[in-house]
Parts: sequence; structure tokens; C-alpha cells
Amino acid sequence: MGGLLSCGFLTYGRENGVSMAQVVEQVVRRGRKFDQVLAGARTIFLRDGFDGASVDDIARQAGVSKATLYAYFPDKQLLFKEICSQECLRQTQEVEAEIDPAMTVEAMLMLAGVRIAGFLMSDFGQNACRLVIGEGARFPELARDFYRNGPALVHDRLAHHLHHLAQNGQLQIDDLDLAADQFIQLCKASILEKLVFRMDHHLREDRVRQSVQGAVEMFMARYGVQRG
Amino acid sequence: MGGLLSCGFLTYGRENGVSMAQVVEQVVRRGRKFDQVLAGARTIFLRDGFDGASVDDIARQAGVSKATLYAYFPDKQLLFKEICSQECLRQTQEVEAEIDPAMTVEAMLMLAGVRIAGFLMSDFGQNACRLVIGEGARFPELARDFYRNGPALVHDRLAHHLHHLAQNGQLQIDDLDLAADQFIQLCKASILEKLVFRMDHHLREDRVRQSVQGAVEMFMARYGVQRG
DNA sequence: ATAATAATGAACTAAGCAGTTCATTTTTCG
DNA sequence: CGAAAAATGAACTGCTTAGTTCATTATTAT
Repeated sequence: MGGLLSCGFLTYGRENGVSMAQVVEQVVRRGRKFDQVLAGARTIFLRDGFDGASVDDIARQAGVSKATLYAYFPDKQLLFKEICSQECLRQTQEVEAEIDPAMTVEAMLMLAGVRIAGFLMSDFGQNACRLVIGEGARFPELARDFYRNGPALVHDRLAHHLHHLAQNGQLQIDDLDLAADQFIQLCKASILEKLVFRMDHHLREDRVRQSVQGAVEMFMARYGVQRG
Repeated sequence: MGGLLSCGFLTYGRENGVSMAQVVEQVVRRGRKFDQVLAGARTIFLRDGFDGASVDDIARQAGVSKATLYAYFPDKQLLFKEICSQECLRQTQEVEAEIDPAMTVEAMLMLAGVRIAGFLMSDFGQNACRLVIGEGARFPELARDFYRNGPALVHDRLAHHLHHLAQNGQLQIDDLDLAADQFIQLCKASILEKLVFRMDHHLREDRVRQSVQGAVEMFMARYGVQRG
């Protein structure tokens, strides 16, 4: 327990595309229950956290014998890290759809905001956040990976878009990083803490939209060029 | 495990003031190691979380025998809840200093913002947040108490101040709750996720001030009355 | 068909941890 | 001092859980 896997992701015997499978047929696919194991582990880990989840529970959920599970993953920590890595990738894809450059600034912000808030609202988003935050002490490098492949990535893309808009003269921004952070945080207003601390498990749809709408208005009031 | 202590705090045999002690001398103070137990438990729980902390570790840290510990607290959960309750109160006190009504709007916002950000920056604030979020699944009512006595309380006081400022004509706000949430979130911009996900354990002081400064500017751009 | 590979399940080890017990020692206080 | 209250520590119970083993069964490919 220590330096292994300190960065990067595991790719543990699952071809993650068609091209890979074509190049090396049947290399590491050691069994057919691999996906079941991952699916079961994801369910249980997201529900119970690392300590709360027992390997027996995971095996049962996966519909797989414990021996099979251990045939794929030598220990519980590696399985946990693999799940977290997968969730990072999924989170990235969640925000991956391209932004149309022909949009107005408001429309672009609105779209980005709805996606950011939507992720937080999803069961998966909530559980993943809680999991990574809670287990961050035991797995610091994992929390960092999650951050880099999730929040940080969203931040960078947003800052990139803002940069272009500022160059076009549609926005007036001096500190791009700060502006991007501000917008992201504003989208979470009214919803973040209530979710994290389990106040309202499912906030009303209109409250979320209201939050994003408010974020856009505020952002434009500060950085918009039209004045009076 | 269930309904007990579903709301409210434990007051487990420690006079929490002088008046109490004067009224009932020597009621529940069954021993002199009470404070040591609490101190040790706080250290270990904040460091390791609920599952990660073993009762033996706590006793050792407290400089107290396990038997003594169990003489005060019948089980681990009750001790944990007591610690969390204490941390809630402490968090409340953290933001308790009164606001001078003669201040300018900007100065008031700056003060409030620095306090909010300061709490997040503190080791205690970070650990407490992680603890409550991570253990929220096991102790949902505890996460709610923490939220009510912390973030929600800050929100309410801020909204109250904003209400007065709006009545005085110094601000133009239609949705007070939203405005309060927005300001609070803005203060966390640039620092929250980096802390929660353990990117930079100690951000530079100036970056925090910059964040709060940016929050005030943005807030005034949106809700200030001076226009052009 | 048959041989190789994958999966099973059930029993097992070893360790850690919550909570208990109690004979002995220390502290407090009249 | 001397008695009552508090603290000790070390051993012990009972339970949970990570990880192993292996003889048996199912699946796959040639």
C-alpha cells in the first residue's frame, strides 16, 4: 500500500473500445464476469463507501463468487480505485458535448450551468462526491485524480471559452480563472450544501433552473460589456 | 441505533457555563477525565473519521483507559455524536461576532466573506466538513444538525442583513435567499474544491482575499444601486 | 468429444475491533 | 488517616471482515 498507481488509471483487462480489441484479440480478458464485478462494486461502494462496503456484499451484488472477484482484483483497495477511476471518466464524458460557437454568451453560460448543476443533482454525482470527499483521507491521490478529471477539467474548458469571448469583445474579464470559478460556484448556489448535507434529496427542478438563471444574470452584470 | 438523539445536542455531564454549575453543584461530573476523553475523541475522529477511529486509539490519545472512556460514554456512536454536536456549536461561535450596522455595504460583505472563507481554510473546518459529509450516510440526522447550525445559520444571518440593506435602499434585491447563497458561494470560489479534494492543503492568504474581494465586486455589480 | 479455462461455494485463517469484567491502584475529601 | 469514588490495565468475549484454498461444476474452443 503506497506508491503503486499513484497516478493514471487502471485498465485491468477490459478493452475500452473496438480498435483495441481488434489489435490484440483476447489478451487480458481472463473471464466473462469482469463487468459484473465492476457493476456490483460500483453500486455497493457508491452506496456504502469504502469501509461500509464488504467484499461479500459486493460479490453478492455482482452475482459472482468471492473467489472469482479475487481472481480479478487482488485486493479491495485496487477494486475501489478502479471504480473511482471509472467514475472520473464518466464524469468527464458527462460534460463533454461541444459548445456551439454561434451561441450567444447567455445561451452558452446557461447550457454550461445547467450541465454543472445537473451533475450535482444526479444520484450518481452526489454519491461520487460524497464518496471521494469522505474517503479522501485514506486515498489522497484518488481525490486528486477525481478533482483533475472532473471539476478542474470543467473549469479549464469554461475558462477557455471565456477567453475567446473576452477576445471577441463580448466580455470584459481580467482574471479568467477567477471568473470561471465564480460562475461555477454561482451555479451551485442554493443547491450544493443542501445536497451534500442531505437536506433535500431531490430539489425541485425549477429551483435549479432559477439558480443557474441567477448565475448567468450575475455573471453578465459583472463581466458583460453592455453598460446601462 | 435509530431514533435516539434524533435532534438536539447531548449535554453529557459537563457544565457548559458557570450558572449551571452554581445551580446544581456536582451533579453529573462523575470524573475528572471527561474533558480529556472529549479532546482525544475530537482529535482522532477528525483525523480518521468514524470507522477509521478505533476506541483504543481514542483512549490512548486521550491518555485514559478504555474502561474510563466507557464509563462516560456507553458506546462509540454516542461519543461520536457528542463530538459532532460540539463542533457544530464551535462553528456557530466562529461566525458569531456581531456586525456593526454603521459599516458600508462593501465593508460588511468583506467582513462576512473573510469569515466564511476563513472557516473553510482552517484545518478544523476542513476536517469537520469532510467528516460530516463522509459519515452523512450513517448519521443523516447529524449531517442535518451540522448544516442547520452551520451553513444554514450563516445564510439566515446574511439574508437578514441584506434585507435591511435593501430596505435602506443601499441594495436592490428581489430574491434574498438566492442573493445570500450567491454571495456565500462566491466567497468559496477558487478555494472550495481545491481544499475538499486535497489539492493545496494551505492556500495562500492573498488568494483567499482575492476570492472574497472578487465576490464583493461581483455582488455589488449585480445588486448595487449605483448604476454607471 | 475433450481438454483447457473460468467460475463456484463453502469452509477456513487471521486479524481487528467494540464492548465487558475485575482485581488493583490512585485520587479525593471529610 | 481512612473510606468512598474514580481510574487503571490487562485479559477476555464475540463478532465482522479481508483474503485463501480447493474440490467440484460450468463454459468455451478446437
